[in-house]
Amino acid sequence: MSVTIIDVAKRAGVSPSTVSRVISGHPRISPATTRKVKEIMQEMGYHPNVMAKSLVSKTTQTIGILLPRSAEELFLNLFFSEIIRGVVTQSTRSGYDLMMTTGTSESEEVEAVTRLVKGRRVDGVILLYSRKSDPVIAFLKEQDFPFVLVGRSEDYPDILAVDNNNVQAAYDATRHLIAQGHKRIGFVSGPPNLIVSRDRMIGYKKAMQEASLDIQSEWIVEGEFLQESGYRAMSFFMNLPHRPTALVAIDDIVAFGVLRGLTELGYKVPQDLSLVGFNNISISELASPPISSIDIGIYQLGYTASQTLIRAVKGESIHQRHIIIPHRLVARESSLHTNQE
Amino acid sequence: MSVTIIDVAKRAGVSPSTVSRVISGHPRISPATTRKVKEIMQEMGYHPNVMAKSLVSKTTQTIGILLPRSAEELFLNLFFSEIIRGVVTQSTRSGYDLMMTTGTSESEEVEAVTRLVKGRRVDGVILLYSRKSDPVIAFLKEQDFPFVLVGRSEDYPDILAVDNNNVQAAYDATRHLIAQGHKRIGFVSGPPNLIVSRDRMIGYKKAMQEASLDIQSEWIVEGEFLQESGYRAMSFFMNLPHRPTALVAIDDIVAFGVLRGLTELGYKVPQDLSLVGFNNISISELASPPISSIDIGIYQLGYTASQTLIRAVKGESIHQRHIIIPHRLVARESSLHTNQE
DNA sequence: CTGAAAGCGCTTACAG
DNA sequence: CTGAAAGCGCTTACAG
Repeated sequence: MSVTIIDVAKRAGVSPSTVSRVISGHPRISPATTRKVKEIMQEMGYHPNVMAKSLVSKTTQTIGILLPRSAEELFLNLFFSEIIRGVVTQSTRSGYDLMMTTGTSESEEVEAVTRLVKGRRVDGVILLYSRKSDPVIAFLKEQDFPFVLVGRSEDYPDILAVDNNNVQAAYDATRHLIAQGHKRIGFVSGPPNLIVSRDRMIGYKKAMQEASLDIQSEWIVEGEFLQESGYRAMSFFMNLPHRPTALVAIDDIVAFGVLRGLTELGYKVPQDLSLVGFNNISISELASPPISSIDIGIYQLGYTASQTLIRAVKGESIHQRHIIIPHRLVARESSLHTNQE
Repeated sequence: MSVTIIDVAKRAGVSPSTVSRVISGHPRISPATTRKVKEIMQEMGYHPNVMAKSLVSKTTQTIGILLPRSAEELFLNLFFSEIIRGVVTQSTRSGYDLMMTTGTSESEEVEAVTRLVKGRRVDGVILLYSRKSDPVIAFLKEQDFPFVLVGRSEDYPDILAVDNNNVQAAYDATRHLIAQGHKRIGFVSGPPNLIVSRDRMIGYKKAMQEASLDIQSEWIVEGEFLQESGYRAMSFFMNLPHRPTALVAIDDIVAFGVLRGLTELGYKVPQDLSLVGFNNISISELASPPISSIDIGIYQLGYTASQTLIRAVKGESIHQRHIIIPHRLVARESSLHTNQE
């Protein structure tokens, strides 16, 4: 029903091979036939059947992106929309389509990726998170299938990865609070099985130790990337006899939860408690007071991940297997001691 | 290199046809061979080649989603992540993959969709917006290709669509402000070529007229779905000799821009100006004061759109070609006159 | 209940 | 510079 290469060939009086070569820009085709064939393709409204092409060429011009299983929640956080925006922009620009998949459990995730990979649906995969001992990474590694991880893998140090220097980022956040005169600084972390939680924890501790500051174990709590986690952490901290005067929060949304709780209880930020978060999502700037945040370049992470993956897929040489996207501290009122105190 | 149906057939001592039938659950295959073939597939790690299957079956188990060309900006708004979340959840649940595409101009958009459709990459398409006289819709219609529009089309009233009753929604928002005692109510609209802008404008006017309230033309401004638009509208309004006391804003992000500007200038909300927005994104609740908003069920829009499309693709009967997702007003401090005024 | 054969729409050595 | 032929991995009438 739709027009094929054979229809075009017939009408142009050439063989299907020739039409195929015209399409792929084969060098040894005469300008005359090229012109004629193109004209007829136009005329007949020919469009290549991607499936047929993929079947023989073993290439799909498509990259897959695995959303974390908790995408439902995580999407509430702007992190994912922002990173996808980076990926879709760059992949479209490179002529690749984007396929999204997800699963509600670890085994479903593996299954989803397996379907994409073994079913030859995509040429490469982007993973949007890094957990400890991840079976998806193990699978991809074993299949020797092109993929890039947004984050860092401890088990597979040699894979392609785009990440921030999260140790340094948390270090910078903590240093900033120390520079503001704080000595009792807490840390609201994320899920402990995420590498990013670990890395930021390390940076926090490093800054504290370097400044010879005490780290009370009760100043460190772990939660989710959710407002509620911040809220809970806040009420825990504020009931401490010897509570911190400043907090580093693993994510802006968590920082926001803290801020909200404090406001409800009548505390003032930064006077009663100073705050720094991560990601610099719009909420941070818009909160009152605006929340200081480490901007980790989310869009850039996605854009670069896509770029790296497509290079790998094309077999281009990768100069750097680990790319670090720079971060920067955006200091705002939540962590700046003003003189009208 | 990867194991095919033929490899499995050989090892099982049956024909490829039989293997194929086992896979597709053909009824007239003996339980014995079914068991044996399945065992061997398992053993050999067989996975069907999706491309080959698509090529012959003319079906892809994939739906496409066209991101609006201004996705870059629009993604800043939680609308898109939320709607995609709804789509991806439902499509995954139905066993369909999701393909995303976009273009930077109208012709690129048409081209992107054409590639998906003519290249037989997807079984159906979801359109995330509705403009007046949209060539993408025209193309899909002409091809008689399954698609659903999130929104409303004036040119093609009979297509599958999932939408809010935006006239009613804006009517409700305006009524709410009138009920709070306001008589001078302004409207900050969106791009005039979007149907949603038009519909909400109609609802606003309807409510005003019904209440016999005056509508000054200078109380209506048009802009983008951006904070800056709200900011600009605000400064325009506040410089008016006879300015409105309340505003309906086309989107929460716009309302937020208004709020921010007012706060900067030392005005109080709702005392100096009351506000109602649309979408009920997290920002609205988190602002101070929290912003009243019409919750339009964004996730639901996406979920339902996917559900409807997949039904259409499968040829199931669609009881309703236009599905309306209910909205509800979430009244918050920005529009509620408190007595401590 | 199962097999042989044709075909989906394309690409690509192999010849010439 | 171009064509005939084989083949990518699957499905599906058609027979039996």
